[in-house]
Amino acid sequence: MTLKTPALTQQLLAWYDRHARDLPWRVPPHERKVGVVPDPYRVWLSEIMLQQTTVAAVKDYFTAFTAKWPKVEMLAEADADDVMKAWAGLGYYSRARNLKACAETVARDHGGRFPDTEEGLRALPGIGPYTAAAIAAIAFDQPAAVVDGNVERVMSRLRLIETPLPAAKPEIRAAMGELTPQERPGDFAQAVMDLGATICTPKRPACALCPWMEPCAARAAGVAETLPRKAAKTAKPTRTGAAFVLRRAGDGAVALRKRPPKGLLGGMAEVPGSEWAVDFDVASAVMQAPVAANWHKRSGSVGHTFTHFHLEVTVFTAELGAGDLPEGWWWSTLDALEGEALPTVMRKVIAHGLG
DNA sequence: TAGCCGTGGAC
DNA sequence: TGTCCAAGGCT
Repeated sequence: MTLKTPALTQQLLAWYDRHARDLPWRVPPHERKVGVVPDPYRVWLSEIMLQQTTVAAVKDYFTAFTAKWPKVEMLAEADADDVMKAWAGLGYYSRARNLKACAETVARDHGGRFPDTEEGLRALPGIGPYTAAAIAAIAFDQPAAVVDGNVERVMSRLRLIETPLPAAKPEIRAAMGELTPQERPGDFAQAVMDLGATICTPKRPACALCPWMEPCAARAAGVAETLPRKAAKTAKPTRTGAAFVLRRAGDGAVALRKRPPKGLLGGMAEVPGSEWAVDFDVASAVMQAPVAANWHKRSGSVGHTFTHFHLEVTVFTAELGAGDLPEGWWWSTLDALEGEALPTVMRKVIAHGLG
């Protein structure tokens, strides 16, 4: 049997036909209607990059990745360190490790083709409930209920769901499922996300421009901007630590090492440093210097905020005239630094040390 | 299940 | 300046 497409769904698809955002990874609705199908590899890559990350931040990375690795087999065969270097600055670095692992699995176990079902996609590393549904709907026309932060906001307003997140998730998923059509499920999912990104925004939603203004229960009740409700967040503690910018006499190259493969900034490059702790003693920081040298403390400090704590780093600098670096460390010339797998906090630290 | 896991832009 | 938060996943 064929389910009747709800009128609400048709209204939003009509809006999407006129107002879809033009994005590098998207096949626009007018092209899909004449038979153009999206490349599942590009859909997957964009969805991984877009996890908790803004469209503006993703665009250049997506362009660089698809230029360097146009097919999933090429990414599967790429050097893991090259992938981390290309991802540097985008954040959530476990995504890059899982990206590589997923590409290898698809190439080795699936003949280079992504699974076309939610269940099959969900089994791959880095693909959770949202991403599996998004790829299934957008790349394979499966009527999956795609639920991301935009959808949570739009549905909680449209249906006046006042249960706080995350307890409201099942209710929201059901609401999205009831509206998701058999035809154009991928366009519908992207339509709801575009609506959330451009009209049904977290603050000051542009209800007057919304194709769902009339049926929106939250707007009728005058509470649209207060939804979705969320549980209170815990405060971020401040950790402190020391970092050591060791420079090679002559050319000024900087000593780098690699962080452990998992955890915070896992697998990325760093300058040597102390632990980051709430009770860190800056006065004795130089005692933890990685090598004996004439260390100088730079004035001020480097501040950086992670997901769950603030960081204040005191930077020390020294010059090394002779002697080998510890095992696994390397010198990076000033020209080479830009291409290293350095997370943003480390680029700040190095800039402070060089300044 | 709630904590861990980055970054930059908007306000 | 501080807070929020953006196409979440993993453990």
